[in-house]
Amino acid sequence: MSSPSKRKVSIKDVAATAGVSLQTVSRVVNGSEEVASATRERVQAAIDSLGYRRNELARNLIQGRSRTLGVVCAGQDYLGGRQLNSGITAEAEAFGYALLIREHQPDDPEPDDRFVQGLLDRQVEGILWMLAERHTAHEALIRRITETHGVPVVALVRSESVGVPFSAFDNFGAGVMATRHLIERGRRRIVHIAGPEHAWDAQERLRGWRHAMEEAGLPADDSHLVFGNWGPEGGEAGFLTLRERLGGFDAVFAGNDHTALGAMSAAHKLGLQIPGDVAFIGVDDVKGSGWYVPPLSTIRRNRVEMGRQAVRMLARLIEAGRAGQTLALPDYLCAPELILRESS
Amino acid sequence: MSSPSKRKVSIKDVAATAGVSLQTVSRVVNGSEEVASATRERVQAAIDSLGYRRNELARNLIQGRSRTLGVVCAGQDYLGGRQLNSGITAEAEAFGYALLIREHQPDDPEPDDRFVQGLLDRQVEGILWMLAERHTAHEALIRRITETHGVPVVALVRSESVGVPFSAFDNFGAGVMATRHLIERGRRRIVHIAGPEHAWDAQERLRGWRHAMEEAGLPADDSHLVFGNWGPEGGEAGFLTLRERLGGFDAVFAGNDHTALGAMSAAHKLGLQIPGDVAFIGVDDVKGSGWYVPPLSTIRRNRVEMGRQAVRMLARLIEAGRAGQTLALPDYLCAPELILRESS
DNA sequence: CTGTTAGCGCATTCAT
DNA sequence: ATGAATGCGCTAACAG
Repeated sequence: MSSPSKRKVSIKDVAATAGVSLQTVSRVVNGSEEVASATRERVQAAIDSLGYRRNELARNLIQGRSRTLGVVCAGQDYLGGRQLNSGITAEAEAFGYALLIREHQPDDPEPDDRFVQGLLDRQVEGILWMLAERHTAHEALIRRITETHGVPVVALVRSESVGVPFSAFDNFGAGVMATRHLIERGRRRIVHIAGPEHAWDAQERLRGWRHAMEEAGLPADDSHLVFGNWGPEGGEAGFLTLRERLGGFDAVFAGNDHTALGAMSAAHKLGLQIPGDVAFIGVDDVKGSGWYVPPLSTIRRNRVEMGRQAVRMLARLIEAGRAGQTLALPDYLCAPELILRESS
Repeated sequence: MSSPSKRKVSIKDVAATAGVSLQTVSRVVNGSEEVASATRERVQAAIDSLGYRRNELARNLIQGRSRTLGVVCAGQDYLGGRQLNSGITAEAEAFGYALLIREHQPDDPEPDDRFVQGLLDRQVEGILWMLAERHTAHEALIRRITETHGVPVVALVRSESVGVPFSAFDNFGAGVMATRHLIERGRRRIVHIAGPEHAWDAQERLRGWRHAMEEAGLPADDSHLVFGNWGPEGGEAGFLTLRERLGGFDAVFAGNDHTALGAMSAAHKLGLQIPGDVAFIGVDDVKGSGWYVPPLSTIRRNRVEMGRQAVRMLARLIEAGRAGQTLALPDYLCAPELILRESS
């Protein structure tokens, strides 16, 4: 093995071996034009031979900016929860921002100030908020982050009441789209197995279902509705509950694909034909949903684009903040896309 | 709205309002015992009223440590790829480390020095390597990170040749376990639809299959094997290829659950009974696999524990490096767990 | 074009 | 038990 911990080479070392001042090295490193090409080459040679790399920490400190974004996300198994979508990482990369992650585990206490303190202490310039719970504690926390600490926040969940701009999926539109699709297919008794009651996106999809049903003059009262947990268990239980409650129905709009999967499983066990007796549609276009039995119709969202937009918005807010301005940013609403398969 | 960007309060402000020196404030903040309780309270009062929080960036700079770990992971849709598992975040949190993420997108060029430079420039103290490709470029890069830059690396994929300790799933053991299970169930013609050929874990699972087959005196030549892509498409295509090639077989060991899903779909279309005509087993225990048709037997790995172990190992290596020692760390191999369901 | 002076916010000597 | 001086690695503002 070679020497384990060789001292880091600093700008000072480069300056010494190149025989110039620190400042000149700094200029070369930052690509300033105001340096003679002769010295530039000399400095560059020293940099290369010493293997110098500038210490971003020091640079961040003096410039008063960390070039870092905080990401607050759920640590659960929900798709779109724990998963960092590549749009965020790619766009952050492009803006020169690093990403600091803070996960909220399901069994953690509700997020309070201490929860984001670690991000704030590391001087993140902005925060991407990916938690979908409808909890007033969240709203208060977000407000404190933006107002007390002056750190901009962009939400990846639609939640007007929080008062920060968002880049989110049009969950309401998705609910409408899914339900209208079933109606167009001639279905009339369409039930909804929603996500958890306290989740923003679940509520929005539910609203969409109700809207589409009512505009078609079909029943969408609470008897046609049951809440699940985003998982197959909830879908299975919900399906059985609804059967017992209503006797029968001819279509299921499931809050997401996993819920639909569980519900379809229940239908199979009851000997029902899909889509003959009951049609199904989900939301997410989860990996594998095209190979369920039968392949599941679903609503897709462009996560990459949502992520990109969120980072762009945050970057603009940070920029404005540095300039001392307050910016009213338009939200970005990601359009749902219908994926037709055999289940409906 | 309140004032958008109030100047950050520093240790200096606290010292002024409390009427003490910077040093004393520093002591209070760091919980040193050597401070009179009277002054401590005065300082604490100033801290509270001003809302002071220490700037971790400055602290990191002077201490020469960033309290940050780099995470290099795949930006793909593979389960276990993009997903940061909560074991990592939880344990990092416990050690006081922040996580800096660097994703490798499938269409990115092979990782070179520039790929990890961003992490290194931000002075990460260690790197968690989650890329599973068997590429010599990776090995060379990892070696340069540890040797040239003196930054320890722990892999989350078993890959002895790289020469860094790992905390990984026992993919070989999983292959053996899955295959033996099928054999015990009386299956004899057991084919394997593997992951991509260049993936470490795919190769290990394949080896496990071959080992179990040969120890039972069953055929495990290349005609019983086909490579997939970790997705249902690969499973479907692989199943059809094997049918055409062999005529028939009575069990499929799929490289992962999604592959199994695609293969089961192909079997359904051919009118085969599962598990009557063909049994199936996968690996991953993906969300939903318990509701596939039929529910899929699979091998589970404890991701949380793997993550915890990896961070612990890295922390120890960092500690040793600071003390100038070289540490030979035992690897951690996560034991596979058989999940029995109806497909086998 | 280049060097000097200063300081980001904090912790680590050493004094007292 | 407290304070003063020093410096981490770098850049901003000014000189020359």
